[in-house]
Amino acid sequence: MNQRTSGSAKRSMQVRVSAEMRQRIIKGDIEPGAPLSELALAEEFGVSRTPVREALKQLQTEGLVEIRPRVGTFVTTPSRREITELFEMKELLEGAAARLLAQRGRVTEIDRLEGNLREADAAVARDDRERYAQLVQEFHDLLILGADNSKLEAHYRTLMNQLAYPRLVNTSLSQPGRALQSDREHHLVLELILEKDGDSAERVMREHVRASRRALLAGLPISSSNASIGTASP
Amino acid sequence: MNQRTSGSAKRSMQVRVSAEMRQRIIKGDIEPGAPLSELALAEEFGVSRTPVREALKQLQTEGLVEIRPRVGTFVTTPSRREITELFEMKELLEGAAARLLAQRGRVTEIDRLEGNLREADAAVARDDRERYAQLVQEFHDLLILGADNSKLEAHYRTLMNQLAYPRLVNTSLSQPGRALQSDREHHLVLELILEKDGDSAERVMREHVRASRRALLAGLPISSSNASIGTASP
DNA sequence: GGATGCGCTGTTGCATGGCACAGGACCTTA
DNA sequence: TAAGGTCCTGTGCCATGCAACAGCGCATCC
Repeated sequence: MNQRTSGSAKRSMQVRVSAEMRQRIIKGDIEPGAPLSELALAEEFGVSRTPVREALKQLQTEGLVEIRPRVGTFVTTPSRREITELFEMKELLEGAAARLLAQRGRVTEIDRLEGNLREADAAVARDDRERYAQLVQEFHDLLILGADNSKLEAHYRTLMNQLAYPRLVNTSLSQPGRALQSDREHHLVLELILEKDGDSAERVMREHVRASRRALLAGLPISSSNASIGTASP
Repeated sequence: MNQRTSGSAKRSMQVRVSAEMRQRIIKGDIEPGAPLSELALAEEFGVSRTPVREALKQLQTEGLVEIRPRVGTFVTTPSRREITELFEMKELLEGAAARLLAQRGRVTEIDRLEGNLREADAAVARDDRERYAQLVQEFHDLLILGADNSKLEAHYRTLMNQLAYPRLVNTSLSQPGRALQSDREHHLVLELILEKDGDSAERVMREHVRASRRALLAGLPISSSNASIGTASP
């Protein structure tokens, strides 16, 4: 066989290709708008064009790439408006997750959220931005998992993929004082969840998402719609 | 063989196949759990297996079919739990749409909603269930469109597809008195939207969705969990 | 009689080649 | 010079053939 990269030789080629490309797009290794040639990808992964095609097709329905018939495949570049819409959905889903989690009572995710906040406090105290960014992501993740609704989780994941969120979090937290305030808001949300006050938890969570969105957009260049978003890379 | 190209001959085969299969599954022409052979579909549509494969792959990411590697492709059979989750999402999205529409003020969708309710009143008055079912679907559709958020609309559509909603609406409305009550709830929601009371509109809309869900499940056979294909043991 | 191993058949996974179309460079012409 | 047409190249689209695996019936063995 071909030079099997890593050990994941068991899963089908197509799954490997789509997973790899998804990660690259989300992490920003590939510029938005960049063209993706089937042939080039096939050669790079050491497979034929068929599995590459199927992988790209899947990424298209996930909203990560755009296939222009007979022209080419390109990484999607969300417009300013689409970003607004995506954040509106994020607010919606995370708010709902907070409500649902509050209704469930004490479950394991709650314990993990408490642990997460303890670590986050420490990270903020020593101004460790990188670690805090990780913990923020984990906090929101635990919230979604705690909602115990697989459909909500699935929609949330595709949403976050379209936002290419990992690239954005750092920008948001680079605003002065944002980390501390964000941490406080997380505490408040968890508190309300513990009190089983679903309505308030949802409301506060939505406000939190709006606040983080403002902080994020404030840190972005005023790019006229399309200029790629802060591609400061390793 | 493929003389069927009625007008849409221009679009790629794969799009045609996926669109056709999607409709069949949603409308219930194909039983949940039924196997879909690539070869059989290819012959039926007069194309090769390749575009059929890509179409099925896309339907998989939409959650309509399940591809078991080296075994076959089957129409998804949502479990009781998944149906609950889907309705939870429906409640969420439609409630949010009502809120967003209320915030937008008087837009064209509002006029169309008023027209819809006038027709619905007439349909209820003459006990025309079929027409009323159409109008209900249109009402919810207009609500989503009125939210003016393309991402919300996209997620809503895949959601409804997974529910195979057209099959269900009739069941729901067959409950005695349900049509009249449903019509009243629609009026109340639109009233609150006109008053620009987003909070109340969302709340009432969510209650409406819950009510319709109850009416629906009451009309369903108490299927013994999941009587279908030879689903392997737990 | 019951358990086990073997091979057959049907299905999807992948590779390869021909084809049609979009877009741009280039040449021709007024 | 500027406008128009033509050819060329790159790309995705589809057809076809081979290979690998899952499931299952059947013969075999204990």
